[in-house]
Amino acid sequence: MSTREERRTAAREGILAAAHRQVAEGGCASASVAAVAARAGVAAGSLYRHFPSRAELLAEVVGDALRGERALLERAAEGLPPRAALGAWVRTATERALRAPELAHALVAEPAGPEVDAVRLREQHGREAMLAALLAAGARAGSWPPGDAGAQAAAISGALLGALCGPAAAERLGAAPDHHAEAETLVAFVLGAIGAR
Amino acid sequence: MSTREERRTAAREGILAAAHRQVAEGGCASASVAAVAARAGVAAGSLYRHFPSRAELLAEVVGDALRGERALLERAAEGLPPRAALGAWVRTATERALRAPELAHALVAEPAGPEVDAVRLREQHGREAMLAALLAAGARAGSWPPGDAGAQAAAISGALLGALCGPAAAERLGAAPDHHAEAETLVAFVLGAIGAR
DNA sequence: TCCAACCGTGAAGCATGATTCACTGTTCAC
DNA sequence: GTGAACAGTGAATCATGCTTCACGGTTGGA
Repeated sequence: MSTREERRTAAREGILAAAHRQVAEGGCASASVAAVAARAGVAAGSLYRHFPSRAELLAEVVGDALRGERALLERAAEGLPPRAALGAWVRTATERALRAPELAHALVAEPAGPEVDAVRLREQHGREAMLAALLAAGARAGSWPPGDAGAQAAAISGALLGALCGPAAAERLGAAPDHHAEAETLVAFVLGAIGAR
Repeated sequence: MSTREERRTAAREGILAAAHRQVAEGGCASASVAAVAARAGVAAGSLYRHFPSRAELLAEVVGDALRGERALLERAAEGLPPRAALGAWVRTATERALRAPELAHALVAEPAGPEVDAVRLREQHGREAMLAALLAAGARAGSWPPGDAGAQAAAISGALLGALCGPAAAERLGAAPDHHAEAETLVAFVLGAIGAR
């Protein structure tokens, strides 16, 4: 038998999971209170026992997912020499985004209110800082010429966002279902852009 | 005295101009029928004498603006040798976007319904084709190594979109109000990415 | 001058979707 | 065993914003 606290937590997690699935399939816009509640198998009103508003629920979903992605990227680059680390970083990010394009778009680009925006901004800073550290380390090691790591990180981050999560990403994916080739193209693009030859 | 036809056209243009201003300042989302009508100095219902729906009005506003931007880019690169042409293209796109970030975001990224999406897709193809032609010409002239011009154009276009129109663009603009430096950074980034040294 | 078409109006209608709330059944500390 | 707190319900309420429409003033050809 579970305690009241455990059941409460389980219900909350169930709603979070349902909201995550809904966002992954149809974007933030599709994650109406009614849709999420139906998916979680509860009534609309019940959401408000666990979250103060739809906006807070969405922000928690997006934040959890972005933190997960960041951890994945950290693990992918961990322990590798600079060039390989940067390659792994770009490759992982690309393949993750191509594998779940709707989710990628929902997580970083789709407008979803100020609460979600705040979470995104924080995570984006985290991602860019990770990338800037990677770039600085490579420059110190002589893997590529030194440069403004912060600006480069912003440009690379922007490039990946644009290429993977922009409005045309879904279309490009349909036309070129070869995720691996797309990833290698972007790796080469990024290495070229920072002068690694 | 103006004819009935002239007055009708003038009213239509007035509404289009008002909608454009509203989108430029507050994005597509802010361009409600009521807001646009108020700006144009007419009643809400009057919009429907000139446009079948809000979606069609928005699509026309976005289409006109994107066509204008494309013409500007064409003129900026016209007649220059490949490297300078590519530089001018990127520089112009960057400075235009930084000068009006809200408008840039609204024109290419902000969700605004299927009618607007269709217009965007058409224009985006036009932009990428222009860029691909530029890249192919430069490769033929030996300004940089040959490559898949289409894929490179998509990556560059994506990079600019991400760097300039993404969710963080407004913030970056605030932090670094030096449009010129930002533009040169992106020009160098792009030239490096295609291997022009 | 006259009238039929036209244009503009803005309040009402309608659709969508978030949020609230009175009510019910369940649980747990005593 | 009992009752107070709790969790769930779903219909009603509220907010927003697009679209329609019946009305009245204006225009321009006959």
